[in-house]
Amino acid sequence: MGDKDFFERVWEVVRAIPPGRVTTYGAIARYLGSPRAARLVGYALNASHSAYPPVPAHRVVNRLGYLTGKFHFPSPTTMQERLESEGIQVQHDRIQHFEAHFWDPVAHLPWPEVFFSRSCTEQPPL
DNA sequence: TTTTTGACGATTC
DNA sequence: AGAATCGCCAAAA
Repeated sequence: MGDKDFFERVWEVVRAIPPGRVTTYGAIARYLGSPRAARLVGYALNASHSAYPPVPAHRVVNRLGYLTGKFHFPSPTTMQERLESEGIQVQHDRIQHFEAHFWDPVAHLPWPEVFFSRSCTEQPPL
């Protein structure tokens, strides 16, 4: 599976977050099999600005629901605006009803080896 | 090759 | 309970 580096895999997971839902740095790290690499997830998102397809980085917050990455967007209010446009309420840099909006890649995504494999049709079985 | 760097999270004080 | 400290680890310098 691994012709993609850690950063690109983070981006893939973030792209899979449904609009109106959010997840955390730590949850993504756990899904990727590196439960201690939460900081790296943030570092990866920092490098996602020019990535294509676009990475909806505003849907990633810290484990308490705070918008800790807001200063890395075009404007400090961009992150909140994007979340609110998806129906998520934010007050004082914190997501309201965080539990209700939380989306856990571990629970909703297929096993990483499957998720990161290319389409079955062009993936010759080893 | 070694050092620096964080958009975290847990642990400790 | 809130603040400070510590470990983490891939990427870039």
